[in-house]
Amino acid sequence: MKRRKTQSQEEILTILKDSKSALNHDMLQAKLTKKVDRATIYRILNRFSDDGIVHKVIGDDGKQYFAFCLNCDEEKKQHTHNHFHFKCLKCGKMECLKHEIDVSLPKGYTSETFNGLISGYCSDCS
Amino acid sequence: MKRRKTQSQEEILTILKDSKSALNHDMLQAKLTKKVDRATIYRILNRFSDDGIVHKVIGDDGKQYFAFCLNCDEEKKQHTHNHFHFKCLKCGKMECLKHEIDVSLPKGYTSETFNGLISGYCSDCS
DNA sequence: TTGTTAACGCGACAATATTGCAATAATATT
DNA sequence: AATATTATTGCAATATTGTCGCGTTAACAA
Repeated sequence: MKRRKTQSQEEILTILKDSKSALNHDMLQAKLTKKVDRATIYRILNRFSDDGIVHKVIGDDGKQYFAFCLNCDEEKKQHTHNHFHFKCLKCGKMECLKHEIDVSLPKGYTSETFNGLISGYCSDCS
Repeated sequence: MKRRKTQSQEEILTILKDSKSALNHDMLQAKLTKKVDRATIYRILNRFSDDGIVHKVIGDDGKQYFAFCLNCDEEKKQHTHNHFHFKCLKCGKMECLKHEIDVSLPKGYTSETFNGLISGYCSDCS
């Protein structure tokens, strides 16, 4: 199933690239110049996520956030999700933290993916 | 507003205590001997969470999970959410990890709460 | 035993996300 | 350039998760 290039897709990807914070469906729809159907937006985003182009993160509000992650761009092939995400409690922006972490798990445990969400205040809001 | 002791409440708390993994609404309802309304279950769980008796965690499936956390029991007053949670990709159980972590944030950033979710395989499933 | 009101059950509702299907349009083929 | 193929879209319907209002029930106190 080959991918086709469409305008909606490209604009969404551009928005995600330009935005340093992770976006959910609402935020994306607000930024789009043309009206794109909700289902389409979700399909595009999930396609990106499946292709490893963007991260899908579940916020502490339970919503899906999508972020084009610079880290992952550098090491395209090795698309790992093992990093932190930060969400500002005041301005609400959510971003990837480059900091790599290692966690000591109990004996016999192995980790596949890691998803850390820190809430706090960013430099603009603290 | 004083709390009253009800059977549903006690059974739910017992289930959470006995279960070492975090449970969502579905899993809880399945374990309950008596039929308890969905809204009631959520109200009980959120009450527990407000009172600091259980943790509320958002899973990577976007659902709310609740866990009676041993760590927090020991240091009742200082009910922090700053610890990891682990979810097994095979058996699906979700549990609190005692390991405390410190993360180095970018300059000017301050953290309030921390929510780390690691997916992998537990000792029984690896 | 009686009164107060926290907790409950039921139904309705809100919000998020997915799916089926016909129509559209991007790409390949002739 | 015209046509065929099928990925993608829009729309509507649906699923899922969680909350809220309200009348009723029952836990606890007086």
